[in-house]
Formats: sequence, structure tokens, C-alpha cells
Amino acid sequence: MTSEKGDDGRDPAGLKLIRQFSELPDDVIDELRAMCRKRRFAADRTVVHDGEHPDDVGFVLSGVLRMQKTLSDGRQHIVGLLVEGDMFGHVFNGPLHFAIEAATDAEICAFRRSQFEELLMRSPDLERVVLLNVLNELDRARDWMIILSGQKVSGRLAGFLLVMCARFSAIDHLLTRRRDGVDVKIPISRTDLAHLLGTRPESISRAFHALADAGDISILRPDFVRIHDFEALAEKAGEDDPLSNANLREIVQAIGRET
Amino acid sequence: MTSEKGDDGRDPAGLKLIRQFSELPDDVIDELRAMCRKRRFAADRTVVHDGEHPDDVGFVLSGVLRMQKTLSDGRQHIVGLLVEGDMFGHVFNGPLHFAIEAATDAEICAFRRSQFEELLMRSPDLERVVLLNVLNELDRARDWMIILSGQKVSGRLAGFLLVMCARFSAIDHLLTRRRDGVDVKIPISRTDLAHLLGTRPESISRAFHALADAGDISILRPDFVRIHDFEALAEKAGEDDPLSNANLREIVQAIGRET
DNA sequence: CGGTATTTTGAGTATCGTCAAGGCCAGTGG
DNA sequence: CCACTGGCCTTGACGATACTCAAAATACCG
Repeated sequence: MTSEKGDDGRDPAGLKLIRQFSELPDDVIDELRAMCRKRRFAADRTVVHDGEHPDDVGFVLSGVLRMQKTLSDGRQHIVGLLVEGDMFGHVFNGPLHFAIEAATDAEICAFRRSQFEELLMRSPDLERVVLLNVLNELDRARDWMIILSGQKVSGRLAGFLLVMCARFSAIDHLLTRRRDGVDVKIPISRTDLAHLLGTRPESISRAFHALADAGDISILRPDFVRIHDFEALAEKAGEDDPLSNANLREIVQAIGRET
Repeated sequence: MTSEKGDDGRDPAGLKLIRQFSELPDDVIDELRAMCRKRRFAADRTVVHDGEHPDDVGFVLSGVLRMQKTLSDGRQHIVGLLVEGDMFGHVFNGPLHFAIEAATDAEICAFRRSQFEELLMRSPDLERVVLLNVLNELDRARDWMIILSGQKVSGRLAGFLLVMCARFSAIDHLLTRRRDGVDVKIPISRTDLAHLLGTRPESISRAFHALADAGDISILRPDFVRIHDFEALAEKAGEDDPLSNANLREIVQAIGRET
């Protein structure tokens, strides 16, 4: 469960760290290890350019990446975040119609697409891992859609915070539990958050403080908030059931016991 | 290209009609044919209930289905539309967290999930078809996200109309080309459209008439509009490049030649 | 032709986008 | 060590847009 960042010498690329890979047969892992290249990106560096046929398929080892699309008028919209264990780059021939940039300092392991696809053809296990990964991403995209269709900015922000807790609970340094709530590190700037939620930085700021005034959260630092009341957030977000997500349910129950 | 609806006697389920299946080996198609069941749904009937573990994987043969999520306050949000050739239902074990209903009268072919997955394990070709299908759906979900993050309702509506043209150009009865534009049949009600675009029916109505007043479209009937100016719609939608989509490019060029 | 559901229109209020100014923090250079 | 600078976040004021509630008009279906 705790990710052992220290390389043990036999897994320099950290492939074992990726949850889904651990199920694969050893020979497939060995092949992956042989063909992968570990790369680091500083914050705000571009990992994959917009519109180009990416030559790489990659997995995030650490840090946060953002998928973003630049519109004709120069505005940028973020269509999702990638964290530890997420896959990116189109597997079969499809041009990626958005760019991928590092939101924080990040490490990825990259595979040449041709090699990866060739291995994909030979290993049904790997193909199944990829399929599950894509299905997972599809679910997340739909979650974003639900959030985006909320009409008040504070509602969308509440939905964002819940998604952060639900999806990033396993990621170190983003989420820490306390007696009186959960501390969340927000890995992107206000401006990026505005792009993600389809609004402006000013509105994001007002929405944060509206949630704080309601007592649902506390703003410890601009990029660091403490969540007090998950039910209130869920209601503002219009979630069908705040406890539909297993991770969230666990977090909420843990708080409930201690208060 | 033109879909021949008449069964030829050897393909009662219409499997051949699904574009992606035509590439599969004959024996796989025969197996699919043997295990599939053709079902019809009247408009507004539920195909898959919310939250339940669906036993079926299905493909749309005709008509339009809507994927929708019921929120706690009773509001419904539509997460996407399914048309001819689209797949639905989770392939591997994942609860579908939204319901699927028929937006119009529709025909689907359904497979028992266990059987389908078993065949999936044996046929890499089929698995590849499924993977491509899911990747495609992921792209579409991201398209919706971009549209939803537009801040003016008329912009989101313009984006919706462009998606209709780009994605449904091959579907009979939804899109017909004319000398002075393209006629589009809108397969869902104003209320549903409002749920899809994250707003209210009144705003949808006003947005339609705003686009009509601008001369971009004509409202022939509430569910039937004629598009005159694709560039104007693309600009209002904030699309990066209106001609980035091959189908759209073709439609626009066809109009350009004839005017 | 009449009844019902859907769409449209109108008026008032709330929210948000925009522009502009001020505050906070980190890094830099004196 | 302190002042300065630049970036980001916040706050305020104003106009534009959209939501709400209500009523009228239209389309749909028998």
C-alpha cells in the first residue's frame, strides 16, 4: 500500500509501483521493463504536444499531469488530471487532440508506441490492463461531465474537492486525514482550476470563500484546504449519493468515528 | 456506407450493420450471432437501470439512447447519447453508475456479459474492437467536456449542433443536406437537451432563437433546425478549428461548392 | 375539434464575467 | 537584513447572462 520509492535495483523504472501491472506475468513485466524509459518533467513542461501523433505511451509514476486543449481564442481548457498509475497517449492510431503538461514536477515511464502495441498484440493480459485503464478513464471523464453541468461555481468546486478525495486518496502528499476533517493539497493553480471547471479565477476564489463561510471547509493556504463537512459538499455538488464511492465512504466513516 | 436495413436472411440480428464488426473473422461473427438477442425499446423505456450490475453488453442497431444520471434532488443529467454502432454496458466488472434509456424508438442487440467476456478472452480481434470502441467513447466524453465548459448557453448549444453534424452524419433521418445548409433532427426534447448542456429548458429556447436571430440557423420545428453558417457556430462554440473534424469538413465543403 | 404536453415569452432576481485595484508571498539584489 | 519586484490570489464594483416563477402560445394526439 505504501509506495516504496526506493529502487531495489531490479526495478529501476519503478514498474512494480503501478498497481495494475503487478497482476501481469513476469515475462511481460520483464519485456515492459526492457523497453521503458524513465523521464522527468519539471512543472509546466510539455509532455505531449497538442495535435501531434504521439510516439509514446506513458504511465505516470509520480506527480500530476494535466490534459489541456487550447481553443481558437487562446483560452485553455483542462479536460482532466493524471496522477500516479494513470496511462496516457493513444494506444492505437489516434491523434491526441489535446496536450499533456506537467502540473507539478513529475516522473513518467514511456514506451515507444510501436513496441508497446506489438507487445499488446502478443499479451492478452496486458491488453486487458489497458482496456480496464481506458474504461476507468471513461468513468472519470463522465464524472467531470456531471460536475461541469452543475450551474453554480461553488457546486462545481464542491464536486472537484470530492473527486480529489475519492480518486487521490492513495496518493501521498495530496491527502492527509486529521481528527477534524481531511486536508487536501490542490495540485493546480487557481487559473488552471478555473479552466478545469469552466469559469474564471475570480469566481473560483469567491467560491472557495463561500464554502469556507458556510463552514464546509477551511482555507489553510491558497493551495491547501481542510474539508469539514462532506455531506454539505455532496449536497452542493448535487451528487446522487455522497457515499457511492468506496474511498469517500471510508474517509467519511473514519471521521465519523473520531468525532 | 449506406446502411442496408433489409435482413438478408443470414444476418437476422443485423450484426453486419455494425461497422467495426465487419473486420472480424467469420467464426467470431458466427459466435456473436449465435449468442446475441435482438431487442426493441419504445421511446422513454429504460434499457439499463442505474447502479445495477448490468448483465448485458449491447450495441445500438437503430434509434438513439441517452445515458443519464439521476441526482439526489431529482434532477437528471444526461452524460451522452448513443447512436447506431455504439456500444454500451461495462465490459468487465464495473457497476454502471448511470441509467440508459431510449430517447427514440430503438433496436439493440444484446449479449450476456459472461458469454461476451468469455469470447473476448479468446478473440484478440474482438478485444481490439472493444478497446477502439471505448477509446472512441472517451474522446467523445472529452468533446462534451469542452462544450460544457463554454460559459454562454448559446455557445454550448452551437457546440452541440456541431457534434450532431460531425458524429451523426452517417445516421439516416437525423441529418439531410440541402442547397442552403443542413437540416438536423434533434432527437431529444428541450428538457433533455437542457439536462445535457447543464442548463434549463427556457435558456435552451432562448439560445435557439438567439442563434436564429443571428442568422446561423433556422428553426423549422422545435425539434428540426436548418444550419446555415457552420463557421459562426464554431466560433460561438469556441472550437479550436471548425474543420478539425473530417465529417464536418466534408459537409461544409459540400455546401461551399453549391452556394 | 378538444385536451394535454411541450415550447416559448416575459419580468424580476441571483449569479457570474469583466475590469481594476489591492494584498500576500517568494525570490532577488542591494 | 531589508527593500524591491513579479506572480498569484483576493476583493470590489458594474454590466451581462442565466435561473426562477408565471403565463401564454404552439404543437401533438386522439
